[in-house]
Amino acid sequence: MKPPTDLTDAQWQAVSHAAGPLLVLAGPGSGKTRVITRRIQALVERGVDSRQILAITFTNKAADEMAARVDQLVPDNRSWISTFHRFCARMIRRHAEAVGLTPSFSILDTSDQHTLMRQTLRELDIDPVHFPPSRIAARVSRLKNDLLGPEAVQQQYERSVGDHIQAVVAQAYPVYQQLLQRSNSVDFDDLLLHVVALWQTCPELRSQYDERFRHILVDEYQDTNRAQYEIISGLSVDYPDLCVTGDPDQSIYGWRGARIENILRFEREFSDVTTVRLEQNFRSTARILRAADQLISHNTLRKPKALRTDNPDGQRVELRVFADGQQESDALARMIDQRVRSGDRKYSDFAVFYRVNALSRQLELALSRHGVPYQVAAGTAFYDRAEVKDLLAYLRLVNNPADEVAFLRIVNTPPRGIGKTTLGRLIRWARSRSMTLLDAARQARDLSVLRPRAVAAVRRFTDLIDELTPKPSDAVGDVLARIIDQTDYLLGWMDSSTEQGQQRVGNVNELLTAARQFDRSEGETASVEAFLETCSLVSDVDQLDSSSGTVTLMTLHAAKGLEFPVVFIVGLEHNLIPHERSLRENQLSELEEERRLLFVGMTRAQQELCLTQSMLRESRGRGLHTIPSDFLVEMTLQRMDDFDDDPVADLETMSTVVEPNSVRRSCRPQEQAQMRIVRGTDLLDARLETVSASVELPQGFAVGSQVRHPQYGRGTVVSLGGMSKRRTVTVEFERDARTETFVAALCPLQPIGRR
DNA sequence: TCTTAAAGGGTTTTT
DNA sequence: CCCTTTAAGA
Repeated sequence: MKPPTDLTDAQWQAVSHAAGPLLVLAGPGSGKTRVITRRIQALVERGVDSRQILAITFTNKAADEMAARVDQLVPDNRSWISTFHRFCARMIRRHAEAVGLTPSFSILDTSDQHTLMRQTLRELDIDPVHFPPSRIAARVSRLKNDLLGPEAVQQQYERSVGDHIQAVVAQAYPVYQQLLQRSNSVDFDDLLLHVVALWQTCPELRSQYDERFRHILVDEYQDTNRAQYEIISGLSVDYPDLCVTGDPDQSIYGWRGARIENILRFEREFSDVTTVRLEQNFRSTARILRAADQLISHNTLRKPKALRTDNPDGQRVELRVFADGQQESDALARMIDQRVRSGDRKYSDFAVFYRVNALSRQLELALSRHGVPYQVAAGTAFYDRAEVKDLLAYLRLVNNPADEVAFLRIVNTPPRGIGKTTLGRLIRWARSRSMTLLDAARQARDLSVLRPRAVAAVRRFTDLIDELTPKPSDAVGDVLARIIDQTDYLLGWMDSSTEQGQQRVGNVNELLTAARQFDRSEGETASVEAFLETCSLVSDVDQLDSSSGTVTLMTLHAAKGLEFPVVFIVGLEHNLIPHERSLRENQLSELEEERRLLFVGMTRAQQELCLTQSMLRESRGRGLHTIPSDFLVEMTLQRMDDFDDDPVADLETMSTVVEPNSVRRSCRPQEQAQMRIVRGTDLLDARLETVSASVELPQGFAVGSQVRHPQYGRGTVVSLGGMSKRRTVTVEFERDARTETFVAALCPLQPIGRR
């Protein structure tokens, strides 16, 4: 058969591949999603029952979009298109007893996890100040991603000499799991782990689903972790018609346990693998693609890959340098505003990416100032709001009476006179009889230690919960409305005219709307359980509305899989991109993940790409002089210095093309010399020097010389970089053996050991 | 027990 | 700088 005209040969090869493991190595913008959807169509046209097809994506948004496309291509489509986590949630719901849960189990989000870990530490009498629950929880999560259970961790700990944190982790992990199990709850990691366990403990179940899902397609395979690998390979033993697509150069989740090896080893793990490479890019201009390609070529731990396109050259990729973050955001907002006003672009053409969420605030302010509408894929999402969490906790508790996190959250919210003491007694009593907190509360009368007033308060609470417990036929929206009503949840805010109060009322109503909408869209299958599942598994990106007609702001991570006509990436500075944490351990792999992250961001751009750097970056209230990102000299960029409120700098501003340097990084000074051709830099240095009240600087730093820093103490200069006034010094400090890099002329380093 | 105030501490990325 | 957590007072 010949490929249809709208598919390339390579795409067609992947689409029409008959059976057996298929690896699609797809560069950015190479039509990967199209291949997956068309492959599903091709399978069905070949006579496959669509119910035998399972497609797994990374985000709900991707899943929904894919499902919509497949629905158009395949009449009466019954294929299962879902995210890993949602798929697993459904799986566990069905086989809950096999993993020690009931079907109404709760799914804890990150903050619930922290709460439960805090509870765990409390029970173990571990000081949460020295051992922050969030940090312990993160470590536990990491272990789970690597499929290490509590027993394995304890054994491992006994064998090796660990640090204090490790000791606490080893101790807390099993207890945390017990608390989860007792609460009939799972965290995000458990969703995956329980399914892995299911495959192991119930082989007949595994083979049953292996047969049921004959054809499996996995998107973004480079970001799967070990648990996800186990789940997928467990479904591909007897029927290994497994198609994975991904791009090792876009692997950006190593920090949370993703195993890039999964995709690199695919050809070895399965026999008779067909590999298809999609290397033609249909998304970006040639210049954007070339810059991205130049950048990623600097990764050493990589299979080389050709990226090509027939697209026109387009405009140069720009680097704009600003004096500070304020001017940076202001200039972006102004540029966007002007382009839209001139009819050149519409708001939704623009996206702004940043490395850390903290950078969004300033951008948001600037955009509002210029009247530019925007949406943020934000960390402080709707579902993190206190009032939303409260109400969802009520839903959770009436749905799953064992849910301790939910119980503890709302037992005294709104305040009803159940304080710390009462609660402590109640908990101890419940523990001694191994009953749920709610059951214990119901029997509070029998608690002789409780004061009569406390008994009455507890009684009021349990009566309330009993009253709120829904019948299966109840609509979710009605259940929620009843909760809001019966708890007098809005009482304190309804008439308050404070902005905060109004906002809360607004959020509550929004949640109610979401529930009613859920009832409508799900029809018969709508249940409190399903609604809660939907709520806990939404991600930040899922909430973006591509038809909103606004500028979109998000982190580089969230940008994966998306595309925009015009992309800005802000903050190309040392310690930001690459992030300081990737530089700490001096691990090449982490640095390279940062490079991939920038690569992902750049390749989202269709027509225009602009990177920005700010000479001054304020964080935690303090402004710090920045060092340009090392990545900047790895690509061809059009540099424009942009200091708009400074007439002198404006006069001097000129653009110069900065050529990348193919020479290895040992030749830093040379690279920096080329950067220096750029005009205005020295001028800027002069400016910054007057701004900063820095001391006259001893210029005699040499590798090996001893220095003192007011904050970090004594240290040794380990390397030098940069030129002239932007010379940088890297110092390894005695304390913690930490390493920091400073701009020599602007840092408070003092040489010691010489008079 | 609840409200309010102060201090301290922490910041990557997310299903 | 912002948020959370904890401490003191009503």
